[in-house]
Order: sequence, then C-alpha cells, then structure tokens
Amino acid sequence: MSSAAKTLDLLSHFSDLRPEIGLSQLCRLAGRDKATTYRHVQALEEAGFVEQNPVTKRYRLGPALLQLAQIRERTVPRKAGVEAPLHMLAEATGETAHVAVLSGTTLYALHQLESVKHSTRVLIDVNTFPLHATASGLCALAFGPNELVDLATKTMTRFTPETITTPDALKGEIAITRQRGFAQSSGGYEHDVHSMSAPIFDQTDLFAGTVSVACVATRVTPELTRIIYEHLVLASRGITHNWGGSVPDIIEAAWAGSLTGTEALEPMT
Amino acid sequence: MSSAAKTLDLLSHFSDLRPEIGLSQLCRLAGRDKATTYRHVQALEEAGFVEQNPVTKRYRLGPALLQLAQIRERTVPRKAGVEAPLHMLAEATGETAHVAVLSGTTLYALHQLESVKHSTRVLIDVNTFPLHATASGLCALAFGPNELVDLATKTMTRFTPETITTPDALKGEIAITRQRGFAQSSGGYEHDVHSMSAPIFDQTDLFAGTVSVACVATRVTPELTRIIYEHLVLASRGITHNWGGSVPDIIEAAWAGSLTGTEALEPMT
DNA sequence: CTGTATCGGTTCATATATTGAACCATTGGT
DNA sequence: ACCAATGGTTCAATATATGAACCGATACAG
Repeated sequence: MSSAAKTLDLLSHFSDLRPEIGLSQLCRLAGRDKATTYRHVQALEEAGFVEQNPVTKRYRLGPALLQLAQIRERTVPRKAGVEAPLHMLAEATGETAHVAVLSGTTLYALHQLESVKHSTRVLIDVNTFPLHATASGLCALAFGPNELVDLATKTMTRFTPETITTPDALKGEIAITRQRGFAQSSGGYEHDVHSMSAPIFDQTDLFAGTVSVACVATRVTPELTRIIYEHLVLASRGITHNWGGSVPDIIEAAWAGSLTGTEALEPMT
Repeated sequence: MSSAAKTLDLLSHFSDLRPEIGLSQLCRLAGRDKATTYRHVQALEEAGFVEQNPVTKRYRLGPALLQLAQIRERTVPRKAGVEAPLHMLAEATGETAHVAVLSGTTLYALHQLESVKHSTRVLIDVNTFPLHATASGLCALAFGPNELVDLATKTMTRFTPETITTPDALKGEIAITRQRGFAQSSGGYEHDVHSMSAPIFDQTDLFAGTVSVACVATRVTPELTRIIYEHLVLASRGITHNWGGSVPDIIEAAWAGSLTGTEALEPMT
C-alpha cells in the first residue's frame, strides 16, 4: 500500500456520524502509527482536504473538497437528477431509497433519502457497497461490465450468516437478477435489511449505477415488493433519462416479465 | 514534499476549464515523471478521487469527492447561506461577486457568481488566493489571525507590476484596510481587475472568510465604489449571520466611518 | 503500408523518502 | 500531586518511491 493510498484512506473515516476526529482516534481507526498518521494528516491539511478545529484540535474535512466536488458534478452531473426520482421512490414505498454509482470496479454511495413514514428505517452509512452482499452490488454484477464478476468471486467476505460466499451461489443469483431485471438481497450485508435494486444507465447506454430501496425486513410483504418493483422501474427510467441515457430494451423486457398485469409495464412517453 | 502531497497536488490541475486530463498531460502539468504520476493517479483512482473515462482513457474527478463534500458541508455549513447574499451582491453591483473561506493559513475559493449586466466580467479561476496580492487576502491579513501577516511577508510573489512586494508597503495597506473596514486591491494579482473585500465571521465570532467584488478596472468610479461598499456590508452581515456569527462592533464602526451619509450605516434589525 | 510520434502503461536497479519506538509538553480529571 | 489521556517531535533503520528505458497500441502523413 503506497503512502499516498494510506493518506487518502484516512479520509474514509469521516462520516456524518463522526465528522471530527482527533489524531489519536484517527490512529486507532486507521490502525497506524501516530507519527505516520500525523504526517499524513498534515499532508491532507496542506492540501485543504482536512482542517483542524482551532478549539478542539480535532480534524474535520476541509474546504478544498467543495471545489473539487463542484468540478466533478459539473463534469459528470450525477447528483442533479437523482433527488426528485429518489424522493418519489422513498415516499411511495415508505422505505429508505438510495443511489450508487459505479466508478471503475467500485460502487460508491451517491445519495440517500429516508422516508418519514415509519419510525424505524434503514440508515445507509457506507461509502462503498460490497458487490456480492448487497442488492446494489448484485445489480452491478448482473448488468455492469463482466470483469466485475471475476473480481467479486475472489473476495467474498462474510458479513452475516445470510451472505452469499460461494462463487456458484453468486452466479446463480446473478442469473436470477438478469432474468428478473431487479436485484434482491435479504440480510446479506446487514441483518434485518431487505434490499431491492434496479440498474441505471448513462449517455453511453452502459450500466452507470443503481437505484435501490432498503427495507426493514419485517415489513416486507408480496404487496410491498410489488410496489417497490413498480417504483424502482419509474426511478430507474427517470434517473437514466436525467443522466442522458436510455434503458436497454432487454431490461425493459425483463421488468415487464416480472410485473405482468400492472401499469408499470408501459414505457414512459 | 511527501509522496502523499504530490499525489494530492495532482487534483489541483482539474478545473471547470480542464475537467479531463490524460496521463501524459498530467505529467507535464505536474512536472513529474510518467511512472510516478501513473502510480499517484492510480492511488487516487483506487480511492475514488479520480476515475478514468473508459473511452478516452483520460482521467476526471471521481465520485468519492461528492460524499466527502457532503459530509464537510453538513459538518461546517458554508455554501448554504452564501448563495442568496452573493446573488444580491452581483446583481446590485453588476460585477463578479465571490466568497472565500480561511482554512489554516490558506484562503480557499468557495463560491462565485458573475453578473450578467455587462458583456465583460471578471472570471475567478483560482483555488486559493494569495494573501498579499488580492483584496480577499488583504482582508484576511487585516482581520484574520496575526500569524498570517508573518507568513505573507515571507513569500510576496510578484504577479503584476502593481503587486505589493515589500513588507512595509503591505503593512501600510493592512493598516488602511483595518481602518476602512474594507480591503481593496487594484491589479495586484491580475491586470485590469479591481477588487474590494469585506470580512465574514462565524459562530466563534472570529474571522472566517471574505466576500468580495471583482470589477473590470475600467468601470470603477467613485459612485460604483460607494455602491459596492454598501452592498459588501449587507452581504457580509448576511453571510456572517448565516454562518452563525455576528459582525464585531469594531468592524461596524469602521464601515460606518467609510460610508458616512448612507443608509448602509444602520445595523440590520 | 511504412515511418514516426503520440498515447497509456510497465519494469527494475537505485537511492530517497517513509516509518515507528521512544520521547516531550499540555491538558483534564481524581 | 498524580495519572492518563491528548497533540506533536525526533532519529536511526529500512521499506518505499523514483525515473530512464522499454512495450504495445493507435493515429496520422507521405
């Protein structure tokens, strides 16, 4: 692992739940020496990626990130055009909806929205989604570049007793996902969470990301599943359109097969 | 310069004008070896800070930045509460308005807005503002932490014939700025640009950033200067309020002294 | 269809920059 | 007055970064 990679890795320990981190705590989180961590965090501070709270001496993310994010969003608009469909999805299902984007071989969380309908809901608190253990990941494996499958079968970490950990089981699940047009994962990453996911496409008409609903598992019924499927279709079509792409016919056909007898069949006009 | 710093430095070459950069071009921009640059860019890609455009093979900023920027903004809200006052400022003055934030000893560009009133306008295309050569920088020196002055007097790069390059001249300018409540710089960084700047304060009631107007120099008149001053006061009060701070009495007094006989004197009620 | 000049990416011996145990100075709690 | 944290620093040992040279692919001109 290069020194640069270690330095960048420090940033991944910041989150909404832990927005400020002291030097010692950061050492523990990163599992590295204090002197090393200090130099790394200094490099980050120098570049404006973190700044030190003058009163607590703890570190927090810095202003340089805002500029870079702005450039990124202007270069590849992704957040724009996600909000509205996601809002509708969360409202219609009463569950947590989220979108992930594929970059290289990694699936990054882009945006999430929690419905206020129930007092219990799923909180998404990850930066990247494991390919073999989440609905989003399965979706990427089923509809994304083929190389992902080879990669995923190599590192199948077990998160829960339900996690798929054999390549054969994974390939079976991918086949089902392709046929159904939706990915589904029940407690494979976190217990009591049932997720369903549909692919999103961009201006190259290639797989670009996923839109998903993460349910509290005890609430899942055939009826809710049907509602989620229908609205996943709408959200995927909407976001795909906003990203300048179009949903491949083969996907629309798969959705149609999974949703016979509902209005969600008709393509958007 | 640490390897990590060199790696992070690569990111600074991306901008709205140059959102995608190939490996060779990045080498030239960074002035470093190709193998080195390649490894650095790989570390960045690994962390999701850049991604490779699959068709052009060129690199662009990655999705991880969006998450981090979101966390930063939730931790320290800065962009929120800048837009509205900046819009009013740009409209009222007909010139380019921008806000910078101080992090450590560096002044970072946060947001800018160009008025559409004139066909010529100033474009802000920097990430960080030099302390000795811009109105924003002078403002930071006059109203920010004292250590900045020592630092600024050590590295007074000449950008134009008008750039202040002697410590004594700088200290004089700082004194005038403190007394006036506004910083002013005419062509010190870019020729034909005349800038005026007022300080912003945050919840600690310490200097947190600047709000500025960058004018096309040929348009500057005493009348326009007065208008800009008045609206800088309003913008500074507004943003300071949105950042949870309050404008120190000493600053309000300085403004009052510079603007006798106008309505901008009255504090916001 | 051959010669040339790019491009992105890779190799390996060299040597330079990174590392971490031990150390300080401060702070806050008991 | 003590102890256990904290953030920050030092320096010898060595792991890690470096860049000249190289490769294969692509694009273009003659």
